[in-house]
Amino acid sequence: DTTHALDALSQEGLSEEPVQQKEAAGSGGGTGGLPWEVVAGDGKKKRQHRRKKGQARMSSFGDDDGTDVGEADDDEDNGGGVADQRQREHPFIVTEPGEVARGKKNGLDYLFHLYEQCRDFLIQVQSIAKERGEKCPTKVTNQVFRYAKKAGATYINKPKMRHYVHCYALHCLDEEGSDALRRGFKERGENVGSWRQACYSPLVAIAARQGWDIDAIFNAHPRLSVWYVPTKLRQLCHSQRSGAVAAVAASSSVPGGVEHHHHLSF
Amino acid sequence: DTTHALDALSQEGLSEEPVQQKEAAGSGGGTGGLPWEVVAGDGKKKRQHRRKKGQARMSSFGDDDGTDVGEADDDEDNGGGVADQRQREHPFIVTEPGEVARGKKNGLDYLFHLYEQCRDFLIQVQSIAKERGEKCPTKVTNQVFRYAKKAGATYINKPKMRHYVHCYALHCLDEEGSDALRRGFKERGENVGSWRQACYSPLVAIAARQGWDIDAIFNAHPRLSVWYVPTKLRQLCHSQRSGAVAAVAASSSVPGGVEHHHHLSF
DNA sequence: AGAAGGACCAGTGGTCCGTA
DNA sequence: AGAAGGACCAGTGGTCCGTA
Repeated sequence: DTTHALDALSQEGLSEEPVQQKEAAGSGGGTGGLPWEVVAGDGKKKRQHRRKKGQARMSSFGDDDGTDVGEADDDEDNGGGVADQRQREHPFIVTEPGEVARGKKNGLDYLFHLYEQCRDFLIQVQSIAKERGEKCPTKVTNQVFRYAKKAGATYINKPKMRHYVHCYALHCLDEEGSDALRRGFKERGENVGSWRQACYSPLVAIAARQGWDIDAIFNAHPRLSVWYVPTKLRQLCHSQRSGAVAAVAASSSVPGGVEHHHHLSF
Repeated sequence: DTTHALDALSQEGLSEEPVQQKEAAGSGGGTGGLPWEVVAGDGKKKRQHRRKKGQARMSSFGDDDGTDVGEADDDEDNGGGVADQRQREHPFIVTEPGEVARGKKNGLDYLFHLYEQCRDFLIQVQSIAKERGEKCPTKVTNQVFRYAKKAGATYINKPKMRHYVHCYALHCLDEEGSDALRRGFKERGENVGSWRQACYSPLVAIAARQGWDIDAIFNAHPRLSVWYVPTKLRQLCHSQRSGAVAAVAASSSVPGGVEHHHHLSF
């Protein structure tokens, strides 16, 4: 009756209840339900089931099978011609609070909703672990991402969630400030990347006010505590505290690092 | 100035202050200082520096160099004839509280002292991590074992520490019970393995009294909280709670497991 | 035989970089 | 160009099993 601890959650009532947090979130939305949940059945909601054919048709072996059919182009639900390649999520754009992204885009309320979904998946993983007497994760781990995928939330993945954690942190810790930032960046027509960069600075300011302990700040917040503090945010807090702003600011992991930094105006 | 997070603690004032918790512990000993610390300079203390020659002489390349010299046999401090093979620690025997093991043996006070040393090493690793703004471990991790080794505590290693964690847990949570168990097993001339096995049952009883949450029990205790709950202890608590004693009791990881079990008399 | 610990291994946190 | 995410990689937790 004791199984491998890490297969823990494999088939656990997943198949039939894919996402099910039908209205679990209930945070920022102006509408009663959240837009991407309301439209169930008419497209948007089933984004993750669209596929595109390609080289990966399993055992077809040979590109002469002329699977260049369709691409069925771009309408949201293409029922027939089931191809195999998973479609990527639409890119995010900067939206104001309550605004639904139009066209092939996703908005930031939807982004933040994904964080809440992940937390809900974690809670499920935890309760399964507890009832099995296995070790119980306190954070959104690989195991949770795997669980989410099996539960049908194929649009959730680790690199994406880690990429925007600090943006979600700002949303949690200072919703007003976060909202204002969104409006500003939308107005100026900035892209998601620069909005994302801009989220660091107000967080560092918050940390400064609270003794620089960014881990404590994350852990003190119930929705945020399930996320690992992003490396770069930790580094920014550290170098700010040390007063050594200029040198390392906004570099990732190694001085002179990778990501473009806009202003070090904090 | 930002280095790899995981090399975190490499050369950090290690070379010159090898172990330094000269009398940090101060728990059970009847004597003023702990025996293995008092004898500094006359043998016992330098156990970890004894070596035995063998195949591994680095670049000698070829066994014709006749390094069968000495073995210098068995006196504690062999100064000359530096050979390369590290000597193993003496095996543990069941000792009563305060009793020093005689001959080529180590006693249980010494075992428990190692757990306290590890915790001290963790605390050092944590303070280095904090001052560098890196993530800060809350448990005795690989990183801590590596640090301990570099600090000269070569007699500390992960498999050994993990093996006896639950014994240390009993010592922390019910010192009187632990002491009584030690006396009983010593009296009956039991070996360390059976004493170790016998430590599970009283722990499960403690867990039972406290709602079966073994993680909470570990975390509530300051010295114990830095140790991971051993898999088998977790499983025992779980199966006890489920009332399914007989089936899985004292098996490790997989039903019908590896370790011999003596009595399931809890 | 009983025991200490080097060394392995599956799954982790972290994120790069080939892809669309 | 900007962005999403498959897939890789170094170091982890866990402990087996060749060794003494």
